[in-house]
Amino acid sequence: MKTRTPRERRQERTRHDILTAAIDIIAEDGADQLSLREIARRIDYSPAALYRHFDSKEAIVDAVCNEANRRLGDSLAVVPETLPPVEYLIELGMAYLRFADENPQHFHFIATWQIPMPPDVTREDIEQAADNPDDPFSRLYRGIQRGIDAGKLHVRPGYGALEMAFSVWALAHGMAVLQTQRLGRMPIDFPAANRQAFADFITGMGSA
Amino acid sequence: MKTRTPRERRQERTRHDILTAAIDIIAEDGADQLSLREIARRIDYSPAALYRHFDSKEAIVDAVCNEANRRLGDSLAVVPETLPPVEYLIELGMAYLRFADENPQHFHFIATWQIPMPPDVTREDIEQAADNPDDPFSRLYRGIQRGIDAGKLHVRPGYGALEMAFSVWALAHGMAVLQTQRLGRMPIDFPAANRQAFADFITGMGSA
DNA sequence: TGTACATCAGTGAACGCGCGTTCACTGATGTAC
DNA sequence: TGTACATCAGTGAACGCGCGTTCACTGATGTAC
Repeated sequence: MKTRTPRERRQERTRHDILTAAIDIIAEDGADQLSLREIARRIDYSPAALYRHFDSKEAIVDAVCNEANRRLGDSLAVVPETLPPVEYLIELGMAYLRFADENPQHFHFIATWQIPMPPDVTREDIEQAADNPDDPFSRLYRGIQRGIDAGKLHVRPGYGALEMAFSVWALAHGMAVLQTQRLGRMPIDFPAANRQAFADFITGMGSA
Repeated sequence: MKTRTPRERRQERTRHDILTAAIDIIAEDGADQLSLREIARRIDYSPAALYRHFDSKEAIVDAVCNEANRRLGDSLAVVPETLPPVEYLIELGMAYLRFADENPQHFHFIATWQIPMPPDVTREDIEQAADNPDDPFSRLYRGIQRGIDAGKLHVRPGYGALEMAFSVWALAHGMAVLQTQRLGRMPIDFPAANRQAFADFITGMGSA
């Protein structure tokens, strides 16, 4: 195993600074304010310097997307997979909302640029990819499967695990969007109401 | 009642052309491509001409938001309020999805700029505003109220009509976002699956 | 260890671009008599 | 109805701006002998 040279360590640190600055900009000013020049200003480099680390603005955006996805994965990882399936799904949804609440602009970035879901795939691809322990969607998909296996969610013709996973994601995502826009501006206790809604939804999927 | 002069009619027509062009741009190229200059190009005017009709780009964006909201209202209006409450709510959700499906970029514009919901209000404001027959959110709110009155939706502590309305809107909105991004790229029959999800959700709200 | 050379992260100036907005103007449409 | 004047929708050129990207460069860090 090769130990990193000082040059490589510096390179890594700068790369990290660039992404951190990008994420800060998104968090503070919104995703549409993200520009190479603003990143350069924040880390006190010339704009051209960024091209030593990334090929283009697009490459930076991609890297930030991956980072955001990783953070979302971390937020979801705190929910123990040992919970009974119904509780697990509710807590998973709440963890998604907490992520959106604590990283609102960051969530907005994910929501705007790339919903963390499989892109363009077949049913088999998804089932195989569901093994990936950290991928956010896979986590949900496995939770749904456990619920079906435990007899808590009823599969019906044309409405199986994949459809259920999309529906639950839709509910969580919609809640996150509304909550992010309205939190504190509406006379609603969002966490409590959203928890109830998740419970109603998952109950409904079991009793049809 | 004064009849419009030719000048006024021309003024109106140009105003209409500007908004139509703006909506076309959003529909074809996305909300972030909307610019005064592109509008001017489409209607074959000079950019400066737009200032005879709107004070600023912001004023045009506002006008487009209103227009988009009006269109959404029209899409929801096709669902007869005479339907039984549960069916009504399901059909209202499906109408929202149809709107998003048929006007994807337009929906994206609404979703990006301004979710069609009361902004910053008290519970009383909303209940009073719920009389407005055409407002999208009011329509949903009245549907929920009917469901409660008919005993089909169970009010629980901290989870009343307003919370239910937000939850249903969240589900519909999340579905619309996911569907818009994934339609035709995932092995899912979205309309059927979404209808089932609405049914499960509303059933769940009634049986807790 | 000391010296000569190679690497390459970061610089600073410049490019062309599309943007929103302003300004003095023109010329067809509308009005007063 | 005809003429003289007023209105004002639309023009075209220009403004300053921030953007992504390119380029020849410099100078500290790293390497070979």
